[in-house]
Amino acid sequence: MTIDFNNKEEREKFWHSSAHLLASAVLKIFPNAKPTIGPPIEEGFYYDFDIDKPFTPEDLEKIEEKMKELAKKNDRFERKEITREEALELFKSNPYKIELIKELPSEEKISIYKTGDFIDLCRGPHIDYTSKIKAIKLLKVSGAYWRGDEKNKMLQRIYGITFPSKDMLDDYLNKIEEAKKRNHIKLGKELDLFSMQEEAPGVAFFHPKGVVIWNSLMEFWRREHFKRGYVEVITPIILKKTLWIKSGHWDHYKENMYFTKIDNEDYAIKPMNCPGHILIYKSKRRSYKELPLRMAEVGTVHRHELSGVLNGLLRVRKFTQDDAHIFCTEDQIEQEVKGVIDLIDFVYKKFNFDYHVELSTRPKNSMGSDEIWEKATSSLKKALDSLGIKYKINEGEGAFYGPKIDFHIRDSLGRTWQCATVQLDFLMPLNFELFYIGKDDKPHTPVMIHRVVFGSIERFIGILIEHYGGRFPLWLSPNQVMIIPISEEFYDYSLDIYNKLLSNYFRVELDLRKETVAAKVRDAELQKFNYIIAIGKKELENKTVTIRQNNKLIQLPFEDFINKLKGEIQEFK
RNA sequence: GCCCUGGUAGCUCAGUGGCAGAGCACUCGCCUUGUAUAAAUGUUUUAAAAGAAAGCGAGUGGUCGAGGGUUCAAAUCCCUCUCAGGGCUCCA
Repeated sequence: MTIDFNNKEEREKFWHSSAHLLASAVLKIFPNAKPTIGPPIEEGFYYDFDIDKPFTPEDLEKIEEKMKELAKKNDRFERKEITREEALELFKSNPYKIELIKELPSEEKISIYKTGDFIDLCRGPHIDYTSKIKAIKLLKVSGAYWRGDEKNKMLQRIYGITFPSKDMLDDYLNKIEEAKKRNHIKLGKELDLFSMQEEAPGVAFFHPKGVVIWNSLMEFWRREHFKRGYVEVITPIILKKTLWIKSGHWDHYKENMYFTKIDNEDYAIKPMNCPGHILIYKSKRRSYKELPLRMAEVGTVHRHELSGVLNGLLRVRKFTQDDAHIFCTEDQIEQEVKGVIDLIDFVYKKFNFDYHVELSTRPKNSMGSDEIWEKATSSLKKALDSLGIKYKINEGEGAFYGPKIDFHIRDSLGRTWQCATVQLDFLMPLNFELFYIGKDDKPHTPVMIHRVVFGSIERFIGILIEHYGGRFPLWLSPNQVMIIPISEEFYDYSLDIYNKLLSNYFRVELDLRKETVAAKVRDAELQKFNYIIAIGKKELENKTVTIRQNNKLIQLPFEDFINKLKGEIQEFK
């Protein structure tokens, strides 16, 4: 029986069996360890153990060796069904298994699997023999709370991966290596885009070249939003406590907020932009004729995230949202949501992003009528369907004030990050007593749509760095053109070309260092310049530049080169 | 926040009780100059793996993350703090 590794179930069966093998090996070396759970995951598997001291990297090696040894023994995975009483007796020394057994519905059959002398409570299924596991790699150890709850005991988790052949493992490890080369923190340093400083944990410092990317991105963003009828506002970062009490943040979001006292009065640093936009909405009496009002802000927010979750640009404490709130009537929800999703889809397609969409529906403790929830949820669905976007539904996981759609992008290491979201909100307009005057000359409560496209500019740039491996398309690239004179006698012509490119707003640099051409080309390549042009005798005489394209050196008149660059950028717009 | 692993020159890292180190970068001097990387090819090796990486020479560069302790002696051992990286429900 061979294993079809393209089949998800087969793969999971294989990894689940590998997890058993891991537990078996751990028990051989650490008889005191108590195995808890060990499921397959998207790539590999893990097993959590309750053990008095954490595993060291050396332990991991030993365990890996033991696993290889056990795999070779070629034990069979034997299934056996037992009664609840037998199960409780069998696992009496392991409180975690007991807890799991007690949670099982009474009608469910309890099964155990035996491999060699290792027995585990397990629903199965499993592969037939351990020798199918030919290649084993334990990847990392970490702490993990029992059932993911920080109130519970911290267990020791071992992550590993296995394959039915050595080649597959090698491919996998190579892939991981490649991904590490693309890591945005590493590239950010190498390309001098941004840095993180001890003096400001969880906050990014953008260097000149990082700002070039930022500004190019925002230029694109503004153009698209202008086209789609958004208006832009700017609101304060520090606002009074009273506002945050009204918005509910003081009660529900306090542990993530930063505070300050000014003239003996409490203020908070905004974690979200909505209250500011609401104040602008309320600054005058609104008519139905003004709706929908699409109010955007590139807003800086601060959120005090747990120190352990910070991660380069992907998870920070200060970030910039490309935020907007659409104030509209209930009848406009569908059309507006569709507009937002279309915008998000348009933007992501520009970058050829792989993303997946999740729709979160009404939770138990929600507010608002059944009718409006139904209307809101179905308008989100309709909008997604009409655009042909596939999505996963998370039943009951929406916010208490409304359903939402999240867009997740995958980074180079396969971790997914939420970027865009669209959230309907029925609550805040009520809390703040928002209204507009309808055709009937009576006040009505508007609906708010919270939405971001990039999500956080910081995070989006982080993902872009990995997505392009630092080699940005021309319009985003901070390093568009590098000019390399072959020798000093061509400096004048090189400078001439440099100035012409500059006056056409290209990001150009001139390498006048006393280095060999080969060394300069190498450095420019490492900085991932889009075009490296060498200037020598031929170019000076013919007023041309030489670029490399598809590994061939091509000479073309300077004017043609400028037009080529312009064309390449225009194509993007 | 919790668990693990780290923090040594601008960068990448070696040094694990007894003199603070290497490569790259940077500065200066000399000599020069036409395309790197990857892929392909292919060399040594049983294999794992390593290698074809940027002209030559000299120089600059450090409170060894911070503070405290142990010791004749601490980058090295211990404690506290700090910053970073990985992980913290994909559920028998």
